[in-house]
Amino acid sequence: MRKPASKQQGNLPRVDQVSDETLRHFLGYHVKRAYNVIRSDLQRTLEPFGLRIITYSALVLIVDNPGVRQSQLADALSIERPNLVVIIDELEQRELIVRERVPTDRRAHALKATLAGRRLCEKAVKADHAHEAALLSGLSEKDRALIGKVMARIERAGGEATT
Amino acid sequence: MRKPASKQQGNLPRVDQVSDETLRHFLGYHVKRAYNVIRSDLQRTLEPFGLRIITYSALVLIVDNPGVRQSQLADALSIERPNLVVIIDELEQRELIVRERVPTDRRAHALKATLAGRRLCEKAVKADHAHEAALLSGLSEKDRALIGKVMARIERAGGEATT
DNA sequence: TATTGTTATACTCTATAACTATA
DNA sequence: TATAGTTATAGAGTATAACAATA
Repeated sequence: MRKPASKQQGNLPRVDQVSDETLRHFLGYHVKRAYNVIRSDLQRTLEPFGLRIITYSALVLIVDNPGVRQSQLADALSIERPNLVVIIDELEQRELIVRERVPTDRRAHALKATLAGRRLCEKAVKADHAHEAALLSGLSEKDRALIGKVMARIERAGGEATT
Repeated sequence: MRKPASKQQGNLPRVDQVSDETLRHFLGYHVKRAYNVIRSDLQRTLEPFGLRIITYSALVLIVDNPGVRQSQLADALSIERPNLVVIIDELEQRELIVRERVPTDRRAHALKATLAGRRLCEKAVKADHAHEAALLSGLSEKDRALIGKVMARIERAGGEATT
């Protein structure tokens, strides 16, 4: 599939294939590319459920933590509180979750999944699992275990400004 | 550092610590978090050089591929051609690269790094390398070598829409 | 007619300041 | 005064359409 080699011309040789030689030596390069693949695959996987990655993640956390407040959820998702509002709006309008007033602190909203929300969540989690299994199908058990270990290691080693 | 346990109240138990139990089972969750750490660390690393990750990546590719055209570079960086223009503008204004006319195809620009560009690139690559070494300091040589292989495997296993 | 670089534009994500209602 | 949720807004990053010059 390579193009035919071009003639050299003065000091402006034509580039037929861009080499990423230097960048390929960096882990960040590969992790970014791998994450892009995982992300776009997951987006496709969640599309039939009408979920984006961020709404999916929020829904999972609400299902697992009934009564969680928005500020706690924003922290857990590593997003700013203002940006969570529209995500919660979206889930609430689809009647997957409800905002309940907390009697002991009327400033706060306690988030809870509806039955429909829990059902959709369960299906989406299963689809997510299947999609990941497909991505990892070529890897040995040992290699799969290694990924988790390395990712956790990088996370701990990193600085604070994570976002 | 845990908050004191709260009293249960009806069907609205207060959540003291948000559990990411379900999400933690997914590779995507960890890869995303690891990539966020790598990215923000790299941003800090490149800041003293006045480079962003995207301008850094572009500069490295131009240094490694003298004479590369903008459309090729956009492909290699997985960005759209219009978005590359401002990046090239930035590097050119700082006199790290030049746009040269290609005599055989007067539509195209051949990109070449200046001496200053090559020197800055070399320093930035060294800093990048040091920053990664720090992130991976807790890992064995064997594990480090494996990780590139595993990431590449995920990349190949994924669908097409990568961006 | 097709392609290179460019402009304009729009849409998503993310980040910050400031408001309201409560505490 | 401080905090939870909200609004408005601004900045990145990313995507598409359309144009001029050239092939």
